[in-house]
Amino acid sequence: MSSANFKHDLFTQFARVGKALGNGNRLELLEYIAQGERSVDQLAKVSGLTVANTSQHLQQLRQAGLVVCRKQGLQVLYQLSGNDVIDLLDALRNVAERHIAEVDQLVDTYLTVKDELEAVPRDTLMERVKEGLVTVLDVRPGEEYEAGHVPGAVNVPLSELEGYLKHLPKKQDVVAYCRGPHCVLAFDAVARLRQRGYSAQRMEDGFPEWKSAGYPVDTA
Amino acid sequence: MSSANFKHDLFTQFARVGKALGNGNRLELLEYIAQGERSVDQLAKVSGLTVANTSQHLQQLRQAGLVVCRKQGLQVLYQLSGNDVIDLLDALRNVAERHIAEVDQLVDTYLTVKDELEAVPRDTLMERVKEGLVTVLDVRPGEEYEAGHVPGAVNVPLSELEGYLKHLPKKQDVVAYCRGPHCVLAFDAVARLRQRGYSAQRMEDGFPEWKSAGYPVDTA
DNA sequence: CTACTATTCAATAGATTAGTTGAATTAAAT
DNA sequence: ATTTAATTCAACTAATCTATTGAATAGTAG
Repeated sequence: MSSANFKHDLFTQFARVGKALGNGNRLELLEYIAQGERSVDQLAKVSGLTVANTSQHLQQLRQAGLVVCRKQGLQVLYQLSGNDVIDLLDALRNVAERHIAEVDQLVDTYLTVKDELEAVPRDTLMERVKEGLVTVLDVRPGEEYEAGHVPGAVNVPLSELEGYLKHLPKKQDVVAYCRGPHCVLAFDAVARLRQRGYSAQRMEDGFPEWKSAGYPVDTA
Repeated sequence: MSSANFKHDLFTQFARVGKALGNGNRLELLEYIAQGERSVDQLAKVSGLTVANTSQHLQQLRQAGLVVCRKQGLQVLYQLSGNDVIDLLDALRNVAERHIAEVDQLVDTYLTVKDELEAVPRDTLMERVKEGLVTVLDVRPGEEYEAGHVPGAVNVPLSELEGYLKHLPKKQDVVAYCRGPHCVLAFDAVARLRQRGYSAQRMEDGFPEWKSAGYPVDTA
């Protein structure tokens, strides 16, 4: 009897984490927080939610043990509670990609040709960077780049991409990356670069995965 | 399609998987399905839900891409849609265990003394089995036991545990194991055994790890 | 002390979800 | 063809969740 209760309670606790993952806005917030520490205000801006709404979602994430926060002056800064959260998000994306037809369809219709989209593995990229064979573009906003980026990467937020292309030799291979495996920024950048005749690819996953896989990180 | 819509739709799709994980009953069903193919009827019995309710939860799991089903005669059999689902469940449990205080508390208060909960290492167990000092319980379903088990282990699925206890001397040390490091079956078994006054522990990890570590395996 | 800012709390309406019941399918056995 | 068993569907209530609003709190600066 109490054994059944124990089991039930335990599953209920596990379900709290699942529940927290059961809303698109919260997943988007997690994606941003995975880049590094962020204030409520920042998160509200990038997600397009109201501050109060953002705050409430953040508390749910906190109660589920997915994020932790600390107070610094006026602001409350949130960050992931650990790297295991990134693993969890990756596992979630994996399952969704492999088993939900609609995800494939979405990616398909948005990114016209899928097989050209093949991502460059991290270690391949490391080698090619060492040999100077490739330009790595970090297409995230400046603040995120400064908080940490792939060594040798150039920060070119999407809004500045057109201007930057003037300085980029046409024959240069380009690899772009952003927040994570499904961040649209990198898709967008690759699409535009190809339009201009560059040989562009996107990096496997994004910066959070790069970091949690133990690869070197530069800060500005 | 605008980039913002794409992003939003994508996160919404991912959230479907999260939602499916956001209910204790569904997590329990997944746990049982992870043991192998199961019919709706079986799942309803072991989870204690009504058949109709079980069926509804299963459809949600199916729509989220977590399980697949096939029809065989009168029955519909469900199984996990892939091994990545096991990874996802592991990641979920990991986060819950590491970051939710209540989980620790639960395990703590229910399994009175926590250090007694310490898992028994594989080689220690081997020795004690050889000396006949301990009864090893395999609490997995019969089919899995037959496919391979720890030498000398007795197959006692949880449902049959109460009945089996009549034949078990009170002073006997008992070690239980199941599918893997986080399988609740073993916890459950240990909890019930302790309630009855046995000196019960669980084995380190589970059978797959035992086997892959090169320890001997019996088949029925 | 007062004004200001960032965040959280509290109350609300509208949407979604869980679980129950009983009827409707589907496939096999008589 | 009829009966039987396993599963799903449909309708309903109670509970929970989302997003919005406006007020309350805590830290900072003048």
